[in-house]
Amino acid sequence: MCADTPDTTVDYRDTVFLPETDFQMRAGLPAREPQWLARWARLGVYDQLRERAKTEVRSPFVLHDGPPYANGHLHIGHALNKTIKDIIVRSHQMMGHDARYVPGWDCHGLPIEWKIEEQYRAKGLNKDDVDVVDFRQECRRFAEGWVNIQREEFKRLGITGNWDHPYLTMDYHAEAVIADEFMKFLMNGTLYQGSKPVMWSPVEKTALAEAEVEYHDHTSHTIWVRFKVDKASSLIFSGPHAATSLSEQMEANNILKRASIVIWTTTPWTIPQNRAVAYGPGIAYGAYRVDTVDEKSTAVPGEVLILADALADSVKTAAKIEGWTRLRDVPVAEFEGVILKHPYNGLVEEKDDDGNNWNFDVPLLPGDHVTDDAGTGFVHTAPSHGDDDYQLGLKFKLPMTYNVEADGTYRADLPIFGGEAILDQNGKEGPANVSNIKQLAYAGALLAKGKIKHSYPHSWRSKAPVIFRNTPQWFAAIDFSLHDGKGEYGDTIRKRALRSIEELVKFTPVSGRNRLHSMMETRPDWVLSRQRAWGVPLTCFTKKGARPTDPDFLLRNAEVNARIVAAFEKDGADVWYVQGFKEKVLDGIVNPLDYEQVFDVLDVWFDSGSTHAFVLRDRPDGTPDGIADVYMEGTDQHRGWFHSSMLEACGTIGRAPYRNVVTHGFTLDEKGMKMSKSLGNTIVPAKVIEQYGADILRLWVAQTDYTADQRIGPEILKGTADSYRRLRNTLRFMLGALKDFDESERLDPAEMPELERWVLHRLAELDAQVRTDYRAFDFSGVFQVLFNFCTVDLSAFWFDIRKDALYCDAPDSLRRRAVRTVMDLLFHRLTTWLAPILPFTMEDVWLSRFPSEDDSVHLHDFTETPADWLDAGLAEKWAGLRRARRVVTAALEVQRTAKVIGSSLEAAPTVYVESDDLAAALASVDFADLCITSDLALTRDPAPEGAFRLSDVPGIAVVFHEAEGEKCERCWKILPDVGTHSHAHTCARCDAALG
RNA sequence: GGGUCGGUAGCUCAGGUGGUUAGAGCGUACGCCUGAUAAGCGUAAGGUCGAUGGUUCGAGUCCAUCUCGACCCA
Repeated sequence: MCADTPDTTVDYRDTVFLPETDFQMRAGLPAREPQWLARWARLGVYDQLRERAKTEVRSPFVLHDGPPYANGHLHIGHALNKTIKDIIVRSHQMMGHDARYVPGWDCHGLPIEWKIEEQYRAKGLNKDDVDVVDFRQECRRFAEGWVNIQREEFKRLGITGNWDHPYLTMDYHAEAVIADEFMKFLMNGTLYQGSKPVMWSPVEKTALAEAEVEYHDHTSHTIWVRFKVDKASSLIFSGPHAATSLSEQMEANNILKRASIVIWTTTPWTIPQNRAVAYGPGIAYGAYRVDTVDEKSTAVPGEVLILADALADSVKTAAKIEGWTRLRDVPVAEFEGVILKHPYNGLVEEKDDDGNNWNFDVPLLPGDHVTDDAGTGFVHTAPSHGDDDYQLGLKFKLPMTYNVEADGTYRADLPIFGGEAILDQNGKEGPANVSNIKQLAYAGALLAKGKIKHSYPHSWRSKAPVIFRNTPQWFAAIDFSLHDGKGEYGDTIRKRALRSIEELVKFTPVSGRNRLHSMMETRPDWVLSRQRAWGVPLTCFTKKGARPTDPDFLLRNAEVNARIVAAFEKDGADVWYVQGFKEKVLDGIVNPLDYEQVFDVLDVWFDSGSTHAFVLRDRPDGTPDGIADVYMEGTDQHRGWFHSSMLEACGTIGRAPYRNVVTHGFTLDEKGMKMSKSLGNTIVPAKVIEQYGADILRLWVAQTDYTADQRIGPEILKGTADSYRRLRNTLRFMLGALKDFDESERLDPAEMPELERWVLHRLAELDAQVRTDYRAFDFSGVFQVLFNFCTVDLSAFWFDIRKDALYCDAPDSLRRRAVRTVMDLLFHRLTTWLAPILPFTMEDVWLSRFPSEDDSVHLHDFTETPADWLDAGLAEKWAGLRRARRVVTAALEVQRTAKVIGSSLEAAPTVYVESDDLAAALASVDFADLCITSDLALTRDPAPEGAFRLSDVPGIAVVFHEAEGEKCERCWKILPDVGTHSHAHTCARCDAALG
């Protein structure tokens, strides 16, 4: 507007109450978030809330932290995990609980041990030459370092909690409790020593974890071996495959009885340990009679071989058989009860029970792991040297063998092969394989042999091949009937776990229940021991000379246990490794010379499975009953922390240590693919924080359905930032509109226009919805509903309509006061509802309105919302009004496109309404205001031909008219009375407002 | 290879017990406004509901198979 034409235009801009705020449109989160963190630290927000719970009635709500591993910088999974937890904790706090959160770290275990070993190797040191206690202390310092780094990284995400006093599984108290918990298993009878094949490096004479193994090509011997049928059952006389005549039946029976079952293996050295042969219940087998053979073949014309049909040809080639006859099908039913002879049967005459001969029965057993992809369809089974073999052994109670020593040689007293090496000390092949091949040939069992190049496990350290070797291990028996007085949910660990899952735990998402249940149903005993250095030792002693099955094999003495716990409390678990400790704790109770101290270390899952004891039970900020309200982790933890915590607690307190299990999925890239450095599709939290700020990352968490796998990438983050900006502007508008809001303006809802009462109705609806969703841990629901409210109900509707009242009404007008009152009520709710998701931004918003040195939005609860704000009748009426409004705005759009009008204030349409009800509703409000037109006429007359209609809004038509009159220079409405008032170019309302 | 979970517009999500033209917001395009202005408003376009087959009068929704992806296990 030009200032030099005062006659025609007056600049009323300064008389209009435009929104005013210092709240920046641009958030500048990366730079400003650290300032709020510093503020919260200065105010001690977390501690203030704890103090408050001492004087206010606030029921405790405890999300118990699943400890991340204290190693490495945070990745997106950590960020997701902790953010979900934080939103849960903050929302429950603001819903009136005392929501405590003690972050934790998992500190023991292999990966840290490796790092320290690596450092040793770099210095040319050998781990075995270093004192165990020194080594453990190095590990401790390493873990400490990462705890401190990760703590800062977590705090930067805005995660609130007791960061000054987290729990560490390596705290002395934690180590004492873990040992104490372990000794409960010792005392209640579930602990036993058994054995199990593990990956074993003969070069390093140590067990290896899967992660310590790398796969390289390796050339192995490959042999096809006959197992003669010793006894076949007579079951073949019945069933669908029964032969038709007696002679046929006898012939059929004879075929099997004089046949050989053929196995294939790449580890000839395991043959002496064979205890069974497995077949596949779903595989088609046939009997093949050898007719003609190559001169170099070891197959014998006339002999009958049983093979999987799919693999028969490959065996025929390998065995250099030129011609054979397939006699008939061999249905798997015939394998039932079949006993084979070990190929070395008869080689050694002596009979004793220690397996010093091979004159035992070798059963033919069904195994689901058997395939017909490779081999013969029969799997040679040595329970001590393979996992499938071991599982089959457990199922059918096959005896374990102890033929292989730590250095990879056969035990010296093994007949024929005693002392021979499988792998020598350099990792090269020893004589064992060839010896076995020779013996098999000698025994007439070798059908064929060859070499094969395949992928084979090697030690990551020595690069030497590894073997599966049976090793003594400690187990917790989960089907052992307990008499510990904690049998409310069952007498065994498994029963207690299953009933906990069925009755005591709520799962989010619900699919978690079945997942955990089926794992618990089928899982074997818990292997507690690891042959490692960095962990809590299995604090127990075994009687020298006793067998594991003897009743006095384990020392079970409460006083000894108490001494151990006391020593651990004082100096940590390291004392176990100090010379003379055994003597110290056993002194005066038993003769230390009679006992062997166990130096295995507990599975780290036992550590983290015990957190409920040393955190929830023992800490003042734990829970009253030692049970957590929530355990929240990734779905992979069904096999991990949820699982081990359940087992551990069922053994010690008789039930699950949690009431809710919440799980999140995995974070994938934008296309739903796994993130990997090589693909270059990784998103690192630190980068997101640097570019957008932690609140954007948190908003991404809130808007995704975290219970399933989620996606993140540049485009998605950009979208999230867009949403954030929209939300931020909505809040900014509110701040501007509420400028200088004074309590004296406040109006009772009864005095408000319907539109404002409708907003209150929406707030009451949202209040219920938001609380329900937060209680269900459903933040995407919260976000969705609030975001839509902000855009659809506020920005595009209420704000847009009420700008006129806010800007132009007199400050004391009831309408303006009503708007500002509702705006204030809205402000309190929206900011607190969003605070758990966007803690930084809501603090920014809150302080912008209520500047303060010591206040914080996070010290407030969700504002109570009066139930009588709900008004279903009003809501229904206003849904109708908005439908009618849509017809008007659409009608105006036609004129806008035709360039007849620009602003909607240039219009004064006539609205033709067919029903009395709707006409009455429209008449009862200022419909022109709702449509943001300068005027509007309502009529019950029939609509003229060509009136504008919307197909989905029947009964209403609109005819466009331009607004009559002159534009009010203050409110920009076009009204007939403009120019007739004391203030030039104003309407009546503005003239009055100007005074 | 086995088990489990998932695949709805470019993005993020809704779609009890199967029932008419599959919804929302964001983004995009176009237009308007220029007193929320690196904002605001309006209108519109966008989906063979992973694929195929089946049950049914009728399927995004039930069944089977397949496919893609993820996790756990081997």
